[in-house]
Amino acid sequence: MQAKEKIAAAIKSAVEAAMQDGALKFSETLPEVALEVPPKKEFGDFATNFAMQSAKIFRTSPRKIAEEIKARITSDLFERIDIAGAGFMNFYFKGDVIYRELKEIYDAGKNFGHLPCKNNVTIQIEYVSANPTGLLHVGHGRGAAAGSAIVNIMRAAGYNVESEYYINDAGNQMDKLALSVNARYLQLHGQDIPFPEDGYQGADILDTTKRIIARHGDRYLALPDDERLKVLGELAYADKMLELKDDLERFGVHFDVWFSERTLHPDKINAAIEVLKERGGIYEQDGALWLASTKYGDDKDRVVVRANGEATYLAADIAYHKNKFDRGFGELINLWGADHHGYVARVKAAMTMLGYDADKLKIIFLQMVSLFRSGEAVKMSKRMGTAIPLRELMDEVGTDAARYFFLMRSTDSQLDFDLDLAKSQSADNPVYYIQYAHARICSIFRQAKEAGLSLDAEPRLSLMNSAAEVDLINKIFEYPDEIEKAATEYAPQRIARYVYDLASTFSAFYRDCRILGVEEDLAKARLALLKVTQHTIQHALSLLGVSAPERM
RNA sequence: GUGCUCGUAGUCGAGUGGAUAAGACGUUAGCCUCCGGAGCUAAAAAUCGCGGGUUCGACUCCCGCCGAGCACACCA
Repeated sequence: MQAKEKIAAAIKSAVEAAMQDGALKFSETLPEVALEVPPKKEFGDFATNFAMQSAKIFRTSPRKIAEEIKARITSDLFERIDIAGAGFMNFYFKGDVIYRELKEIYDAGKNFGHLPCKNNVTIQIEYVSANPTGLLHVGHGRGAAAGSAIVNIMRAAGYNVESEYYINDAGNQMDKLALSVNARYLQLHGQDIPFPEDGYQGADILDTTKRIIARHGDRYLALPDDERLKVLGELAYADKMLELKDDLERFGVHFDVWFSERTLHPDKINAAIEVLKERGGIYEQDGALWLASTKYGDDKDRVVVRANGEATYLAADIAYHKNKFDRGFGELINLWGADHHGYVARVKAAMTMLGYDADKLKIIFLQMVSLFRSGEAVKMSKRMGTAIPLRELMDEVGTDAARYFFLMRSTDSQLDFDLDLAKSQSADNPVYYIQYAHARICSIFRQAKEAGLSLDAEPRLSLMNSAAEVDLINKIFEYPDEIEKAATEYAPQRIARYVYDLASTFSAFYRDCRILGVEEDLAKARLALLKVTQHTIQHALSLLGVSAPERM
């Protein structure tokens, strides 16, 4: 809604006028003019607490400031401006303003929801980044849903965003994968050898091995152990990556960049350690190289190169984040499982020591997901014997419900995922409720078409003045602001809640306001509002990666 | 033990220092000759974990306590 910017501009010029007159004197930077939709309709269409916020700076009472501003506002948008409470300014639009705004949205068509470009900097978001040693589980699913939704939302809000998956394809876990597949490979060929103690037990490893045998048969049996391990390890890695990309594809998640940890070994890691050494961030003790991360807020110093000469995972991660900073992003966002929170201090300390602005690195934590079926916690996959794979969840409740349920709660609260509710086709299930509202709108358009009623380029929108109509119009107006907030707060749950509220507001409109069978001008005006509502639901659901079916 | 995150009606939960603390489930009372009832309307229900502090104003910020989850490797 453009009205918000217009009001803010009107207030700012009034403040400037007041300062030129000497009515208000400032000594510091003024606060931003924050406009909000008031909690009650009696408080106007928009309100600001600017007078209260700036009271200290002007050394004047909030109500006095509000009076001075009000006297100097020259905009023709308002029927009246009230000063209320401790110094709120409440703005009431002239009668036709909401219809002018609605017309702008109607004319924008499917572009409504695309906010203007913010700037030229690119923000990088790295998420999921699960090891390619097993199936994605539901915890990864939450990260995948949140990350992709945040990318979509930030793009809609006008940011340049690049998404990235960091593949941990070096290190112990890859050796474990090779050992596990090697053992299965030999076992499937009839050899009675023990499975590695800390190997990957999951059924998916057996599947991977079977796929390898289907393609390559027994040709690796004769190889010496170390060579067979190497070959099978690479084949297993490739197989796991395909599996992982399949799941993500099915879940509606796309990455711009796939970054391999291997490309950091050993040159980029050594280079990063060299720079840290030069800057005095590294010391040697007990034969290992330590990062002096306690200098910058970590609890203890951390090993980056072990006594045996191998770099630690942290060393690779430092080189990786150095690389990300060097690529020139304006901001780096990482989505991590909450179990990694202890890791932030050491990475940020390393970035500070390398001379980067660690505040540009933002970590969003995803709290744990618990699945519930019939009120009981579901901990293990029967088939896998491990955490529940994302693909089993998609099989059971579908992609739309899985994504919506992951996104409807704030990322930093633990999520209890009710499988029965996600599957239920009733109004209790929010995703069905929203999709149902959309399908119903589509149905009305189909019937309107049969009745010979079509959209008008210049509908008489001001005919819509009942409470249900005005409520729906105002709900639509909130959308750009919700996108903006969801983007700056990395909060996809705002969009999930908004689109639910929109569907609910539409349902009330639907009950009170018929389209078919009313006078033609009114029918066309309502049809226009319905079109805007339909676009908004579609747009909001697309940000969440949830489909908007035309029939259900 | 230390650190991080979280404590909001019976339950789940929204709430970037502002006006009477959203919404949903459940409960209670209503609404189907009606564009998809997979729906709608109303009512009851909260000392915002406890105690201090900062502020004109605190669910929101700070300190202490209590409770829950997670993490505390020369693993990744």
